[in-house]
Parts: sequence; C-alpha cells; structure tokens
Amino acid sequence: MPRKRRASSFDVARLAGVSRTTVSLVLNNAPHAHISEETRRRVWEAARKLQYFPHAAARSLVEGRTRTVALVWHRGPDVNYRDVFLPGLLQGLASALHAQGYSLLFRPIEPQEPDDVVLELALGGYADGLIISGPKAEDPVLAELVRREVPVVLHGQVPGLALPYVDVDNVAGAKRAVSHLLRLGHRRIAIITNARPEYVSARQRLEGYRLALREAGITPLPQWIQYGDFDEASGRKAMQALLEVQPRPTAVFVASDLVALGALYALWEAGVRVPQDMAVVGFDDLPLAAYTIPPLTTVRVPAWDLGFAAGQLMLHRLQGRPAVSQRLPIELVVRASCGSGSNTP
Amino acid sequence: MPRKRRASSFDVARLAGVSRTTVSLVLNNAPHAHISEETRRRVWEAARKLQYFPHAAARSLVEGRTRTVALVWHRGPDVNYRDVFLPGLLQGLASALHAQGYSLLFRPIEPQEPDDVVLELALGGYADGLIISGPKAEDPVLAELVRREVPVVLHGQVPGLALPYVDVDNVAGAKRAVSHLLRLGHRRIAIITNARPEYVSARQRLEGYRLALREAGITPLPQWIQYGDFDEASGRKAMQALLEVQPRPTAVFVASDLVALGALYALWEAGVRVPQDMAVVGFDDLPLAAYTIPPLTTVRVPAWDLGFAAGQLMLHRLQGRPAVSQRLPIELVVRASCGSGSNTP
DNA sequence: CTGAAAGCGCTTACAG
DNA sequence: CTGAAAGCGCTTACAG
Repeated sequence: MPRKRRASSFDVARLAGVSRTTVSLVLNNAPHAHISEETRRRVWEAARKLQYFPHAAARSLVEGRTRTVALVWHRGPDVNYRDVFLPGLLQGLASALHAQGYSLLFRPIEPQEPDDVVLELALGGYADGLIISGPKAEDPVLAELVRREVPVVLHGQVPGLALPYVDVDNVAGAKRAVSHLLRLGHRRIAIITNARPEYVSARQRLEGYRLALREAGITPLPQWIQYGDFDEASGRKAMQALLEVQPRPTAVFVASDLVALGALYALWEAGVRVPQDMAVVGFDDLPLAAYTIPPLTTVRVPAWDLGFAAGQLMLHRLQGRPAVSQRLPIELVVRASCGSGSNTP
Repeated sequence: MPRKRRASSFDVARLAGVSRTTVSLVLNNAPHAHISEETRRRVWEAARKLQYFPHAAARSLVEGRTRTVALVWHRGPDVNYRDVFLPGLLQGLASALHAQGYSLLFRPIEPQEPDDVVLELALGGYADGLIISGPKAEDPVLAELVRREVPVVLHGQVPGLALPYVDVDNVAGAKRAVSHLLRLGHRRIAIITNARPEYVSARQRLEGYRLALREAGITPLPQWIQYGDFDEASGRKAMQALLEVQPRPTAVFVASDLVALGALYALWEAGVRVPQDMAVVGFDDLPLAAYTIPPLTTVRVPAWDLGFAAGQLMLHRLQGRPAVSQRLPIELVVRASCGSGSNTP
C-alpha cells in the first residue's frame, strides 16, 4: 500500500485489471455504461484499498466546473451584527452543498479590497457560483457579475436588482411581534429599529410595526420611533431617549436582540422594571436571548435555514432549474420580557 | 470584449502579441525570466482588458498543489460553544491565507460522516493542508493524516499528539482571573468550569484556578468546584448548587461566558446581588459580556488572532519552514461583576 | 462490454 | 529575450 504518494486512476486500473476509462465510468456511476457487476466490484475494491479519490483539479479542468460555491462575506458597518448569524448560515449552506457533492469556499472581503477579487472567484475558476452576503445596491461588481452571467444568490434583499435572494420575512416578523404586544393590552408601543433607515431590513421591520399599529387603529407618535445601529450601545442610547417621552410608552419592540440587550441594560440602569413598567420584544432569537434578565421574547431568525435555502437556490441555478427567491417565515418565541411568558428560560 | 466566455492565456497572448509562455512568466512574476518592460506592460494591459484570471484548476493540476487550506469543523457536543468563536476564527484564518494568495475551504463534519471525508479533502486535492478544530485524541483519522504526511494544524490541544496547534493559554488565563479575585480580598472562591473534565481546556482552566489559590495559601473545598457543560443551563444549575454551600463562597470564577450567563441568571433568580453578595468573573469575552447585568469581568480569548496564527502556522508548514505551536497570551477585561470595575459598559 | 486517444488550461524545462 | 512542446490527472466521445 502506498504511503506518501496519492493513488491515481492509473493505479486503480492496474490493481483492478481494467482501463482507466472503466475506473472512471464505475466510480462516477456513469449512466450509459454497461459494466458487469464483477468488474464494478473489483474497481470499487481497488479504489478502497488504495484510498483513491479522483483529483479535484483534474476533474474540474475537464468538466469545466469546480463543484464549489463561494460565500462572499462583505465586511462593513454591519459585520458584527451579521457575524452572529455566520455560523448557522455557513453550516446550513454547507449542508445543502455537501448533499450534492459541492464544496464551500469562504471569502471575506475587506472594504479596501478591489472589485476584481469577487470577479476572480468566478472567472478564475475558484467557484461555479457566488452567495453574496451584505450586498449593496450600488455595487458595480453585482452588475458586472450579472453581465458575465455568473450565478449569484444574495443573502439579503437589494431593491431593484433582479437577482434571486434568501431573506427572512421582516415585515411579517415585526408585525407579529407588535401584534403580540397589542394583544397584551399595550397601546403606547415604541420601536427601536435594528439599523439606520438606509438598511432595507430596518425599513421593512419598521413597516411591520406600522402595519400592526394601523390595524389596531393606532397612529404612532414620531417620538416612539428610534433608530438603532446594530450594536448594544445604540440600543442603550435609544432606550434612554424613549424614557424621556411623555407619556412614557409601556412597551418597546426592539428589532434586533443585540440592540435589545443595550435597551434592557438602559432599563436596568434607570430602575425601570421589565416587563412590569416596560414590556420588551426583540428580533433574531440569538442563543443569549433565553438568558437575558429577564429572558427576551423575540422573533426567531432561522440562520441555518437561510443558509440551506441559499445553497438550494444556488444548486437549482447551477442545474438550470428555476431559482425562485425565498422569504422564510418567522416565528415568535415568547419568554418573560413581554409579560406573558414564563420567567424560566 | 468577450462577454460570456472567460479569457484564456491564449487570448491574452494574442492580444499582447506574445506567446502563452511569456504571458505566464509575466503574470506570475517568474524570478528568472528576463522580459522587457515594454513586453510586460503589454501583457498586463491585455490581461486587464480581457479580465483574465488564470484558471485555478489548470494551475493546480500542473503545480501539484491547490493553494487552498480547509478548516475542518467537527460538529460535536461542544459545537454551540465553539460556534461563538467561528466568525472571528474564520476571518483571522482567511486573512492570513489571502495575504499569501491561498483560499479557504470550510468543511463542517457531521458526527455520522465517515472518516473518509477528511482524508478525501487532502488526497482528493481539495486542499493542501487541514486546520482541524475540535480534534479528539482517539480520532483514527488524525493518525492516518500523519501517516500520509498531510499538513495538519490543530485548533485546540490534544495531549500526546505531536501535531502543531494553536490555543489560548488556558492555565495563565484562569490564574489571572482568580488572582484578580484574590487581590480584591476574596478567600472563598469557587469555580464553575467551562466543560466536563474530559475536555483539555476545562482541566487547564481548573489548574489555573488551583495554582492561583495555592499561591495564596488557600486549599479549595471540594464543594467549591462545579463542572459546567458549555451552555447557560449548566451554569445556572452549577450556581444553584454553589448557593447551597456553607459558608457560601463570596466569588466565583466561571470558565466560560456562556456558562457565566446562566450563573448570573441563577443569582438573579435567587436575589443574590452581583458583585455585592457574589463576585463573578467569566472567560472568553464574548461581545455580550459588556452588556450582561451587571457587565461581566472576563478573560479575553482572541478568536481572530487564533485563526490568524493557525493560518500562519499552516503556511509555514506548507513552505517547509518550522511550524511551532502557539499558545496565545490572554488578557483580563475588568468590568463590574467582580466589584472593582465600572458599571458602564 | 472495454480500451486508446484527445483535450481541459495552465506552467516549466528546454531550445533557439 | 521569447516560443514550441510536454505533461499535470482526469472524463468522454469514439472505436472495436
């Protein structure tokens, strides 16, 4: 048995007593090849014995595809925020890809990197398709990729771009959260968004908030609407502003768990009890949400499912099947911070 | 300008009026090639104009290496725990690799997957080397990889294996945390480990705890030592046990922020004030540590640095340079939960 | 049912 | 200083 050198199809062919053609046909389960059971058995046995794996580069070269998909991870102002979802997203994505024999390349892009690097991923034969997370509408690379007919799936929506995407249903999620507060009897319900209004997700979650209030016949006061900026510090500041509003709101929908963490902190500092004096609902359902003080009622964002859906979408695109954008459904996780759940995580 | 078809070195050669050899020599900055400035300029110009990127598979095939490193991410009982560090680790790793033109393949391994898949990564030419996270000492794949001389770097130590690794200095970190509590005047200091004693990191952090106490002339009571199990629930349970101990400890070192989150929760439930009635120090410095109630004093684990160091180690190994294991230094981040920091995050 | 041969797109000795 | 040619390890028509 060879120790260092990897086995080639030639070695397998020799050991099995057949040609390299036959080895390839058997190992790839070629559909139209009529090969005897006995021959197949011998080839598989030889491959196993030699620990033979077809060389990826050789196969890529001849097949004209890499069976690899790249996740393009733009570093930007919201990267810490998205980082929380990266593990789930990556593992869901990998799961979809591996099921079809595809590999996953992870490619973070620093702000100062030239546009070329994304193009190179596709044109240099590093990946057959790109999953792009944190896309920007104005990004010229996106247009260039479309022009070169590179298969692309976006993680997060970009209005005005006809590219397939996966995302959660932000509007429905926010609406669900606020409806829950309304059902608990709250009328003065404020919002702290997850991000500044330039961000699509922030606008959509704000829209869900407005929709829920409108259905209840409530017009939110302008002071009820505060903008978060991805992190805990922004939530603390926004909550401090909210505490000044007269009459004080009795509930807040915070459209991000991280921002909500800062908001809870501000309430604790101010001696305002949650949920008695102020009910709080978050968005994301990070693992920590079950252990905030008190535990946070929140809207679950299924990171793994998003990754899996993105992978499926890409595989469909790569196989020429219709690739339709996915807006994944959300779910409200009721804990103690809204006043209707239990205090036990 | 071609739209769909990617340019090949042939296209570049024709446009620049030279041979494909010259194109390759120029674009790769071949050291011994004496080529006129004018020719170089023409080649670069043609490559730029055609958006030419050498085909990765073709290059891999001829060079006999992929310029790709795979991160092997074993899913196991501690995966949620390690997931918290994945974004930092990945991005640090990618940063080290990209600086040298290497790509990063992400490969999660599910528990039921056969051992072959890790071997295939190397023998099938998917990667030149493997970074293995969450390695197990008994893993037969590890031995096989060594036997086949596959370059491997471990994330986390495995005693008895002569493979290069990167890790934090768990002993020093724990010792530092406990020394801080001693300096604040605490004598009855308990510990909740990050994991069960089978885990190397749990044993090392416990050792740091013992070392610090010994230096202060204190012998810990057996009841002071509780084992966490990666998650918040285990921290809550361990803290509840600790609250029964008489006389009650005045401080706890919780060797994981996630576990500490559960411990803080148990203290809140029991009406025990932090830090007045019980000082708490964590380990990891997750982003949320600054916003627990009260903010958590903790030992920082530099995830990005660990990834970067792992990448560097691998590159050294791949270039035949000495690859020496790295134990990264730690740092104590003082906040409010220990009683000596400020309450402002 | 199986084999000999071409070719995927590069890099690299080797000639000139 | 530059070009013609071999070869990396596969897959796939094409013969037989």
